[in-house]
Amino acid sequence: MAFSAKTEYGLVSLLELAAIHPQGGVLQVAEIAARQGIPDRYLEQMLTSLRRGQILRSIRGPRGGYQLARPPAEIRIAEVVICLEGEVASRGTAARQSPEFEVIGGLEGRLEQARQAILEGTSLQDLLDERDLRLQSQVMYFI
Amino acid sequence: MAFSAKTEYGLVSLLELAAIHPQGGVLQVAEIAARQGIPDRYLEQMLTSLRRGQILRSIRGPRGGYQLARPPAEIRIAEVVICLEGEVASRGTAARQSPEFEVIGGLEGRLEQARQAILEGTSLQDLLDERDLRLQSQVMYFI
DNA sequence: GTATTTCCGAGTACATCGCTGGGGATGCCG
DNA sequence: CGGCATCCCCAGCGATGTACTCGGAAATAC
Repeated sequence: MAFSAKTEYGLVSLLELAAIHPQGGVLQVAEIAARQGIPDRYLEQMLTSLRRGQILRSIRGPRGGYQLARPPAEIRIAEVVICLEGEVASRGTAARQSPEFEVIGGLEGRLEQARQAILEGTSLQDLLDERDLRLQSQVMYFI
Repeated sequence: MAFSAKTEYGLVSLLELAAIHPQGGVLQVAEIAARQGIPDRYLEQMLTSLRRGQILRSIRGPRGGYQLARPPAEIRIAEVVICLEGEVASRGTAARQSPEFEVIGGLEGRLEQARQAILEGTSLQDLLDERDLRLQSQVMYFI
């Protein structure tokens, strides 16, 4: 898959929180984990990363939980992915210094650029809209 | 990096072979490995994969080696990458069945599609041309 | 003050990656 | 025909990362 489990878990959690954001909604780790079938002690770590990355805010104590730090339209997926993927510093060995390796490096750059363009061009709101659309067409089948 | 070492090594080897393809050129594993600074016993495995994938042909015995099975313009990089990445059967766990996971899956699909489009749209000849351009501009500096 | 929740860091099982090595099959060359 | 060069196949190995699990400390509502 294109994303690690970490990234997927973080993104679905953000979707859950975005869905109730207009009501200033708060959800607890255990609640999200149960709804999505994710191990809760693991999900905890992703939400912590997202809080450190200023994407979530946390409330401690009973009736605590997590909420979005900003409206969904102002959260770009690129930012979220970087936050969750963990900034693997200077990923990979420095490319070998031959014309052939440089050409391959150029191709890799173009791939990375295309990916980044999509992630930059997508906001949490976009994904939320997509989810609502999906939910509506599911409801249609009940009629 | 966007590619594994395996994929990078395979691609630079193909570039070397493509450069001498018009002369029906043959290179030995050890020769490519020495030129590119790659462990030869490891490179052997990549070239074997490429042979199994009908991208290379091999010649055994003294004065043997590897050569392209087809002209560089007829070798798409997508094909090469699939061959080297190893066909990880049904990669990743089946996505969880919730609207949120489905939306994330859709995003992953779009990312994969963009990547595939670039890899399909690039031939070995394209990369070779890029290398030659790079080589020429290097020569310019000697004047 | 107690129950609830987040916070922090460590530990673990498993897989994958990059690489090494041993021998076997094939085929040229003298 | 013997010897050597080269590819062929498969097995193993250390380091790293991934997907969790766990123990307990800090904050806070009631």
